[in-house]
Amino acid sequence: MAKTRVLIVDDEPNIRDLLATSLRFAGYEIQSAANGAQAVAAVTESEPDIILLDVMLPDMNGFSVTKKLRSAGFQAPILFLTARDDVEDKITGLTVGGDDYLTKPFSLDEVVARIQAILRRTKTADAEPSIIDAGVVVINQDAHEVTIEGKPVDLSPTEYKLLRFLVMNSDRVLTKAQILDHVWEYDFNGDMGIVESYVSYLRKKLDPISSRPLIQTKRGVGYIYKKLD
Amino acid sequence: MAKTRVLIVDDEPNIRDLLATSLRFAGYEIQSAANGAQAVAAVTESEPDIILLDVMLPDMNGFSVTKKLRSAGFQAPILFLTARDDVEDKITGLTVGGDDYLTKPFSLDEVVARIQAILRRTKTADAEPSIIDAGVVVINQDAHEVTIEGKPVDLSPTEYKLLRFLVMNSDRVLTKAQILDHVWEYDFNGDMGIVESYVSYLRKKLDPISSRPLIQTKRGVGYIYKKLD
DNA sequence: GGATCTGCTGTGAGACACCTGAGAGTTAGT
DNA sequence: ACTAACTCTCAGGTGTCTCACAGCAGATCC
Repeated sequence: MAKTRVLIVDDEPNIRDLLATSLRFAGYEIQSAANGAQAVAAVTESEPDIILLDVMLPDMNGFSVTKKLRSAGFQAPILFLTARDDVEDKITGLTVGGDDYLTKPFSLDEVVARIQAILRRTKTADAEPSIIDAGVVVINQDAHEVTIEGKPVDLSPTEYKLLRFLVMNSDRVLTKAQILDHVWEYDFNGDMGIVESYVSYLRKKLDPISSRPLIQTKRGVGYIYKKLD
Repeated sequence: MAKTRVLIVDDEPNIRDLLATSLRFAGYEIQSAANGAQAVAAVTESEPDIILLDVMLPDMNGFSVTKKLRSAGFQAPILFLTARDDVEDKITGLTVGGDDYLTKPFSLDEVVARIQAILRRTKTADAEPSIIDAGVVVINQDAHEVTIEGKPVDLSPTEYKLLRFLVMNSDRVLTKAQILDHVWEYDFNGDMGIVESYVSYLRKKLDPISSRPLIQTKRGVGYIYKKLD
């Protein structure tokens, strides 16, 4: 199967680069556009499988772009990027037809997860649930639920995201910096102590119901989740 | 089985796009027309299984279009779209056979539900009632009735639509934005607090007669109805 | 063995999400 | 025309979550 093509539309070069790097690493083929006109051009030239579209663009807003694209027959889903303040006002219609939206600032892990979710749902009409099965840890992404050896655990949003990131990178050591960069929002400017705290929270919730410690510390390096002991 | 074909006839591009996007995602094959003449042309060219027809069109009204289509031998059902004020006047006599009508502004969930209902009724002449059986919650769409563990509940129109949407998407978290976009009318521009309110109303009615809480809150994400506990 | 570094975890402040009751405005029914 | 039901807004209350910090424990190095 050919690589999935993602078109990133945002006027801030920083955001574009951040997304491009992260998504390229996740295995996608990336195109970028800095404004609405470029976006329309890029789409007609090479049809992407999904678009990441900033709602606030210099030349036209995301809705105009969407209209232009849709009326030109473009049918692939769109993931809208919007400032948190705009959300309450003008988000109506953003989650129609497989489309979805994400508020800035977002975390990179969340972007990847959302893209996967959207593509999965639009490609296979009625799909079996999206489940990450990593041995003792099983994550049902549709229901946003986690089980350890079949037993359900209750996690806060951040705990959930952290565990998902660890599990999706099973058997690989992740540094605190990597975790911070992927799980926390890109404008977070606290220190890495927060990662330690959340690992601690997770262990306190997971270890009592698990037959073995799930998250191991690699001193001086980072953390690792291993599928098998 | 081939995809069901839906012809959308409306002069407002926004409405056309909204319907097209939503129905395409629901699994239908979509054609559009902006006026009566185009509609007639589209029908002769490729027979749709159902038509969504705006009653007020620039060139001719829905009554004329219907006449033209019917006299040309077109037999599939028509779902008329009409402004709320025009209902009593113009619609009478139009909804013969399997036809039905829907007032603007409508909710997307309602459109899909109506289309399904009409097609079900016209395809299988002797209709067994259209029932959504989701475990403890059972919704009889023909009778517009809801039972919890066999016991009937009395719901307001909005409560009914909200519950139906949750139940039709069992075991999947729905964000407040998704709920707002699908259950509320497309021109609603209040905030998502209304969803919280109606979830609260539903719980107050459902939980006293149910053996378990039916609608669960996924903090920071949305709401979910689970078939099994 | 003692000094130092790294990671762990309890405490607490502030922010945030959610729930719910009260009430205004509207619609529908008698 | 009156009453009841329904929709929607708003604000207070509550519990949870996030994050910083600091003291402690264990590992590492000399």
